[in-house]
Amino acid sequence: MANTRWLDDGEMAAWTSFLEATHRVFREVEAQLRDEAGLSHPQYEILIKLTDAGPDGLRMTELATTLITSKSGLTYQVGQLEKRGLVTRGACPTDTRGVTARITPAGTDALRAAAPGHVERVRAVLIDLLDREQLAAVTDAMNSVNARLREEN
Amino acid sequence: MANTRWLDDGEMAAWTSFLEATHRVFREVEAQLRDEAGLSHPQYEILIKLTDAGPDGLRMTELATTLITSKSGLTYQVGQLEKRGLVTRGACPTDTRGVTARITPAGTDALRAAAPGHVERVRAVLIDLLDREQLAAVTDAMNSVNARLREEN
DNA sequence: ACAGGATCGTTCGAATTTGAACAACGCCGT
DNA sequence: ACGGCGTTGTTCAAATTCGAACGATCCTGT
Repeated sequence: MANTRWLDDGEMAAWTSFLEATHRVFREVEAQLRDEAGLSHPQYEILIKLTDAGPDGLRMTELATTLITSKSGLTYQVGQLEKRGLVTRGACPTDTRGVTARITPAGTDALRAAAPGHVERVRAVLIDLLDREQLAAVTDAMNSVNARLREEN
Repeated sequence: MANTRWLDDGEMAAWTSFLEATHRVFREVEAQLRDEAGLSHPQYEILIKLTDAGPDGLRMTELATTLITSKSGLTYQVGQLEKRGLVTRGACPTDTRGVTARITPAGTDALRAAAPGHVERVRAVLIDLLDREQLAAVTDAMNSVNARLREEN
């Protein structure tokens, strides 16, 4: 085992500030969605992805992959959304094993109702706190991370 | 209700890249800690904060505040760590209601054992994926967010 | 055609998380 | 001294999370 390359001050500052910010941001965003829209953040993300996917919907595994969540967790949350009539589950045309999730009109309505408050909070806890340069720098850095981590899998 | 200020393309890119990156990063970090150190990320963070706090320890509320977690969640996790002998709970000298958490020698050992693998993974999923400028930019942006959100509370 | 291995989505049990409610205590002005 | 109010930490029920195991299905090479 090679010697550990400990984090220097700058690297540690990056990690700790990232940690604190993510905790704060998600805590706020999740509270807003729960209190004002009755949705959890995972549920909101599912509805967004299914909206983007259009009428063909998405397979469970595709959803789990793009949302970067566990398959079992996704099964649970899609089940919750289906109970409320916001999502439907259907057979996949090309694979007997497959399950295709689609958003329903009620799901679209729920998302439309939730979106303004959500966006407002996202602005309040992140977007509006950064100027254009900072925003671009964050996007650039996060894209670098995502590009690299997507490969690893 | 004023018109919603929707996110433009750049703002949306910032939010979605941030979302994806945080999911990926924490998923990796949590998996590493669980698999290689038998600690959850919240537990690791508690041990770090208690180490930094020194022999006087920290009050539960201070811990919850700096970790940006719920009080009940903290009670649970400190309980888990106490069961394993990594942390002790003691009365607070200046407040009868208070509970002071302190790290034990065993806790220090556990942290020392977990740290190398943790740091390595943090490098692999974030720090080493960014150059100096990106790292500085992330730190700057996250600090802006944290400074503002700390006030709100 | 078919065996072997990979993939799909769900189920299961255990662990964790949250806010609300709660009892106990500190603090303040009068 | 004392009443009112905020704070402290825990408990509770309910919801959520995860990985592992599972049966079912797909796919590949032969």
